[in-house]
Amino acid sequence: MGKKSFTNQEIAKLLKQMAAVFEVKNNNFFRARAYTNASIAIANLTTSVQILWQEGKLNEIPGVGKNLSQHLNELFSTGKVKHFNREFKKVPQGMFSLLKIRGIGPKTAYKLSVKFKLNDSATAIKKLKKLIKEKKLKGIKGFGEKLPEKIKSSLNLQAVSSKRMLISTALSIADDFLSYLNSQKSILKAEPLGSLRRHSSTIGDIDIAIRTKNPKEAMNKALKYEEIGKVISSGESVARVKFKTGHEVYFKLSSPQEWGSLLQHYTGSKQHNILLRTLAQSKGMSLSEHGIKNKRGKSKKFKNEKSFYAYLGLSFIPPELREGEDEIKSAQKNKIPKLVKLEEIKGDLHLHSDFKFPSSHDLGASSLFEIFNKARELNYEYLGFADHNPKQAGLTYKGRESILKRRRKYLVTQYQEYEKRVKTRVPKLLIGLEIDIRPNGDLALEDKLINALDYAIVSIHSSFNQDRNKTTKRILSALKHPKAVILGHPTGRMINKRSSIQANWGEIFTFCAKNNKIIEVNADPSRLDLPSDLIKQAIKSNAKFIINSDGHHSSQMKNIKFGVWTAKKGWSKSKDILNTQSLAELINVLNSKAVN
DNA sequence: GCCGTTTTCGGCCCGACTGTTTTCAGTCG
Repeated sequence: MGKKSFTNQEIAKLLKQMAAVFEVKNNNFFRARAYTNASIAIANLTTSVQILWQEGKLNEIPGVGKNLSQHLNELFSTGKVKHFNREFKKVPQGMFSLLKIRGIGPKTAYKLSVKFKLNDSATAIKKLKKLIKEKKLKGIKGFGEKLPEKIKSSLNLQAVSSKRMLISTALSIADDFLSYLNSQKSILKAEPLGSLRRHSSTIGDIDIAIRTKNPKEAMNKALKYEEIGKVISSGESVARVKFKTGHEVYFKLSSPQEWGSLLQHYTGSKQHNILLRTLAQSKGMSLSEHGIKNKRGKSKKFKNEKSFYAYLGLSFIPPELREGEDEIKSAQKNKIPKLVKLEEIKGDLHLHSDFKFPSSHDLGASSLFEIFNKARELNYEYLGFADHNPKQAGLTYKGRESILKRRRKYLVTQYQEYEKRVKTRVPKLLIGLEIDIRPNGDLALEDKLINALDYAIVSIHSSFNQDRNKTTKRILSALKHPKAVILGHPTGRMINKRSSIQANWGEIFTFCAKNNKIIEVNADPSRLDLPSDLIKQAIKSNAKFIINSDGHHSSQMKNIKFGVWTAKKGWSKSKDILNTQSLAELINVLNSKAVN
């Protein structure tokens, strides 16, 4: 019996392999493409497919229809799909390992694995390396001098990095390159494309658009950037390079006349573009990165994206929403919402202070003055400290009470001191706490001490692997406390490190909406939690959010932008976000006590 | 195998780049 738990990446891989088999064996190109489309959709999905299956929502995945739903059902129920396994047996197993090599697709992988009898996926790559070394690829039809070399260099480059990077990492790499490009005379403007422009939580490759009237010179300059370690490919208008750090960067040149189409095309997502082209097709038009061809084959170019979308009868779709879900249908009906903006954020309620005490988790590192200064820089109207609750072990109730009293005094005294010194535009101070939700749903602090706070953020910091029902009850139980108004980093995920807890989010969102509980969008780039797909779902339940930095250092307060981007990707409007509201409004919500 | 505001049948995104050819196939985004 196979295992019964599958990640999205594992499922995407299975579908990709099926597509490869169909492409080389069954001579069914469109069936192959259907599997490829589903594979891409699943690889980009932030919700676990297995959870969607549990909730009977498999058909909500674009590209997954009746048949694939049945196959996935079989996969989750029995640990395997008989149909898939039958198809896989039609090709040498080594073919699937070769597919991982950049530059080798289904046709080449099949050809090589048949020719050299690469029947074992575990040894196929090793054997291929040996064959290249012994120059045995030369005689094969379609293989000249360069292809073996290309495969060899792909294999050498491959080992470096496989995981997608955090958006914060990608942004800092891109920003350096962009400022280099933007300082070149021949370059009018350079800006990010792809998932970085769509503000995805993780980024694969860094894509850059370059606007120029002199493409030859611009390409020359771009390729001379000192961080470039290797040029993978380069033509007149596009190039792919590898930085010395191992990161792959792709850049694309265009004239000002075609700039709108270029931005649109390479911002993607791929799914979004496929849907756009299907729409264009139904209108007798044809899309490319150069423009739109009408029925009579006449081309129209676009200087900006707005006119491009308008030509297709669509209102402008912000990059954050271009994920190939329902954004095109919304744009057709002129129903794209006005998304929340960074400038609308009026405060941050999840900051950790440097007050020293035996805390259950890590303390903040910056002085309060540094934090107040930063808050003024960000034009905040209010500011809330939510240090972790004092330890349970080794402290008595009296001990905890005394700690929290001293903490309040420290915060208030420092604040008054700062007010005296600075006088103007000093944000209002709120004193909260981030309290652990214990495995049984209790809060890790006595009621009386909780009630003395302005507010409490309640968060899970332990026992992440409880089952779905237990976790759901645990969270709801914690939120029943009148002071527990904010659910901190709800899923507990750490991107690339720890997966989300399993819970019935629909039930939690409904509860929050009904009882004025606020869901945090934690802006720490390694969390981005609540993730955008769940934000989108929660908005449908009328739940409200607060975007917090969770800063343990004043320099992290500016991370709030990552939270805003995540909220945007979840289709949030400013009225969905509590900390776009005035202090009076905020306090009103923090003090509302009704729990049914 | 998926999908639907001309369709539940009959279509299925488009172009750049590379390497091998000499007009095209494969791969990628």
